[in-house]
Amino acid sequence: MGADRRTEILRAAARVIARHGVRGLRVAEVAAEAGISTALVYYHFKDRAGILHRTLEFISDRAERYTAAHPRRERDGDPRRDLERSLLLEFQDRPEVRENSTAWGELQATAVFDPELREALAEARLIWIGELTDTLGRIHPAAPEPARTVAAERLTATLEALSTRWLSELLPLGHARELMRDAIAVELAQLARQPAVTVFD
Amino acid sequence: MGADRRTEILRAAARVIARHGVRGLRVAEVAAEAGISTALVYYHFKDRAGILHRTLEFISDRAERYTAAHPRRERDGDPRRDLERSLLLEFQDRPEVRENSTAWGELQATAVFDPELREALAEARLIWIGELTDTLGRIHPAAPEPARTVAAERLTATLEALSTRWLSELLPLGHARELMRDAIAVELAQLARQPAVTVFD
DNA sequence: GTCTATAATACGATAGAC
DNA sequence: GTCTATCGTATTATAGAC
Repeated sequence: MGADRRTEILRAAARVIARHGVRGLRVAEVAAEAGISTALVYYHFKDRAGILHRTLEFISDRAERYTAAHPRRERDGDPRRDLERSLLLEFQDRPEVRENSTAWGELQATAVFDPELREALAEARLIWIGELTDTLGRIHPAAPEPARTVAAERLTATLEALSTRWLSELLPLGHARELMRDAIAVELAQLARQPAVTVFD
Repeated sequence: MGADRRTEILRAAARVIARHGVRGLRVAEVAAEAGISTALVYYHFKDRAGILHRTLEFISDRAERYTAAHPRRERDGDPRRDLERSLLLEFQDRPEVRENSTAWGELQATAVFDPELREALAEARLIWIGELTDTLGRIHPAAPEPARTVAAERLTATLEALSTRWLSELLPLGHARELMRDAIAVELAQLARQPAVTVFD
């Protein structure tokens, strides 16, 4: 774990974001969290916006490691189980997961007022939805692609909203997991019933 | 519309929040938006936090007027249509609606870091979900209550996430409306199929 | 009730020594 | 690479006149 300074700072920034949000991030607090001076933070990063940008990249990468990456690595496993696991991974009370979920929610919320952030967000989401669409295809190969994409969009939307509610303690973790599981079941049932429009092509 | 100063300020604050978010709200900008001095804002409100608190109440009240209130007033109409209309009301490109949607999303996002806001949020949401559960009951009286509540929770979750995506221009308005409509159809189909567990009670 | 200052401070960012 | 010290400014909040 001989992480360099830059990475240490990014990790510190991720923790600060989890506590106070993107817009509550203070450079001085990041420095304190990393145990260094503010000047050193500015030596490694151009400015506050730069810190934010890199931190969000960092978080996004980390999220891929524990969500999107999984289904791929286990392509030959039960896709139904893979789907459920990858969507439920977001609901865990581990600091690392909490941090990522919080930051992702903040990214969402911030993007409403910050056009610069939207591009990165759009890209990350496309990848995520693409992976989900693939997994859904492995479960129901007969379901037409547009229907699977729409299902994936709805599932990610549900996940994000449930995650926000969990993080603001409006929903206990177990309840959120249940609702997510139900949502998956509902979407899969829908896909199963939906006869492929192009089945005779 | 002989609104008093306080209300004028709250309206101004709502507009500012729609532009820059809760955490982007500057007291000076609220004052300018209301056409008065910052000192007068402080005469009417204790401090920045007080302005925020009252503005969110104001917005929450206004939202109830154009969503939750509607289904009630038109109880005897087609409940299926009422449901769809009340959930799609959030997706309109009118300034008032945009303001409320934006502020509601901000309320959500802010609550993750602000325990004080959670209570108001939880209350508003309970009312909202309750109304939806009722409407679902008028559509499918045979569906058991827990299933309807869960469907209502998922529908509100979907609405919030789709709203965020629309506001950050990740999803065009029409597409968001379509996804919302689909989500309603899916939930209703699910409720219709779900045989009432307590049908023989 | 409303204004024009202005105080007080929090915060981002940099200079310059080591 | 890293620090201490500090500058400049944006922002909250108040004092005091009308």
